[in-house]
Amino acid sequence: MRNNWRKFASILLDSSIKKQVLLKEERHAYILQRLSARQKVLTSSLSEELSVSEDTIRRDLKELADNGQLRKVHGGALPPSHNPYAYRDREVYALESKIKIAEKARSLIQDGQVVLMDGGTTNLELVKRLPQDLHATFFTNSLPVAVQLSGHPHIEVIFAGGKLLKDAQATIGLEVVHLFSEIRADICILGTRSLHHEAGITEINWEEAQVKRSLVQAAKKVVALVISEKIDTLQPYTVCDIKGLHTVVTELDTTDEILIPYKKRGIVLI
Amino acid sequence: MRNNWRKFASILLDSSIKKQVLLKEERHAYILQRLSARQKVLTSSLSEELSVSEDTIRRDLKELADNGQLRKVHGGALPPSHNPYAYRDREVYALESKIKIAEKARSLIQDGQVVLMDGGTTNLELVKRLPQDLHATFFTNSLPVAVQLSGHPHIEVIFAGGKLLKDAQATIGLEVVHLFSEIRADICILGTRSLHHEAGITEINWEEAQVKRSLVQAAKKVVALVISEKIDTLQPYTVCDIKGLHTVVTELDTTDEILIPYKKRGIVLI
DNA sequence: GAAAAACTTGCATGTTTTTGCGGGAAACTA
DNA sequence: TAGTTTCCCGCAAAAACATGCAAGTTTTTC
Repeated sequence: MRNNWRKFASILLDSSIKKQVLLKEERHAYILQRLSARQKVLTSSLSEELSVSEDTIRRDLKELADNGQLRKVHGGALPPSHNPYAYRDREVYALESKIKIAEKARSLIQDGQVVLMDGGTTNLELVKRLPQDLHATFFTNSLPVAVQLSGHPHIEVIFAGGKLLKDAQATIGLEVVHLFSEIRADICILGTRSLHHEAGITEINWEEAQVKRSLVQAAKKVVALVISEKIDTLQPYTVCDIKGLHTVVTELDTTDEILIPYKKRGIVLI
Repeated sequence: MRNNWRKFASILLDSSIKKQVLLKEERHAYILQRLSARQKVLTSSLSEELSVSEDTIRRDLKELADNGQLRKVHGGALPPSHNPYAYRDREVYALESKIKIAEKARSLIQDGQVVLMDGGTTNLELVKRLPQDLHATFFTNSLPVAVQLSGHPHIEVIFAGGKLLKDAQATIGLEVVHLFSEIRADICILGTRSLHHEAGITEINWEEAQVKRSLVQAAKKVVALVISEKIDTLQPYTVCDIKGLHTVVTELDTTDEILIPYKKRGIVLI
């Protein structure tokens, strides 16, 4: 008899490990996230990833399409044609590399941290991929980053106000610099236009450089996300000295030749 | 009999908890805690964990949902509408009316003006329809409004920084209020949730009300965009006294009966 | 302190939603 | 054009749901 109890209790215990039952809404969220990250989804892959039949996926896609959240095509789905956010509509240059970088950089952000983040498509890809259960506080001056973060349940977002630089969809100016001068963050993640093994991070726009400099100064740890083709290029205005740089994330293997000078300077490569 | 096993098993499991029967309130607390920890709860799991029937769990979930503390879905429940796409993909309620209002309100904004604008779908519709050759300066605390405006060639945008209220996709807090306290604008355009011919504009969220109040105080002229069904409704927090209101834009004909009290008070109707 | 009222819970009932599958239509590919 | 893949439609089983009701519990009231 006692054995039976044990058995029953163990069944109950097992239930805490529960097989992964996804609610319909969760599947929908997953699909949308996947779509936003990869720009396309396949019925077949989704069926495997979510362990449901293709018919179910089709029904999901249909529902989402009816809702205007994606565009259904033969074999899968694409982002909605009329996207209210112009920034996203633009084809992202070197998206594959940026996705790779974003995936690598995910692990840098941990629970409870205060994170500074500027704009740029690489950062946006990273933000799209932050785990749903991450608890953190983000400071940013980028509109698209803020929009994306506003969808996360446990991330507090502080937006740095100021004059809006339209091309970058980010704020600049004294107000922004002032805000960052008042905080002390754990980590600062920079979408980087130019990285050089002697000059560090440089920028082409003086005002943006100004703002990024204030971000750098407010953080204990500075991380540069940069695609390889921008390594060892130079721009007029310095954002962050090479000595102030803590980590560099690229899409390359960390043993790649071009990264050697950085390794020599003690910079963490990912 | 089967039930007895269950009870017993649950005692084994919850050896730390003395009572085998949880009060309703306790169950509710447990459910909410579980939800916040895992981002989802399943009716079936909860039934096991709490050793009550699924019917009871359903009733609990329904109650919590009615209370706005979670979102009930088939199979369980999810956190209250935190999905990133809620704001932009949600079918805009009463869109037809809002478009009508936006079309009417276009003429209020003129070249060279400094305009204050808060969030809301009506304002967003207006912003979408601003003439391409308009030159103006906009102050806003709404993310979607700023994004939309950033696509406009001749409008300068100043974004009010602060803590981001995710549901509204707008910033709130002292910083925002402070910014608006320092400027003097020509016109302030409010997306309005409630308008009353005696109380004026009122809001349901205290922090949002606070921000809107600062907008009102910074402008020479206050315009309310409001769909007719929100006329003569009331919310707890006052944004703008009826005397401080200059213009009201609705989708109705200006001779409509419901607007008479406003006309009598000398408010401009459009 | 006892009767009445209100509340809570589990179960039986019938209904709705979700899901996978078969088969034929449609769309792609070569 | 032929052949494969993907889609769509209807069906059926399983799961989840709403509802009414009865039994038990708690609270109120006098």
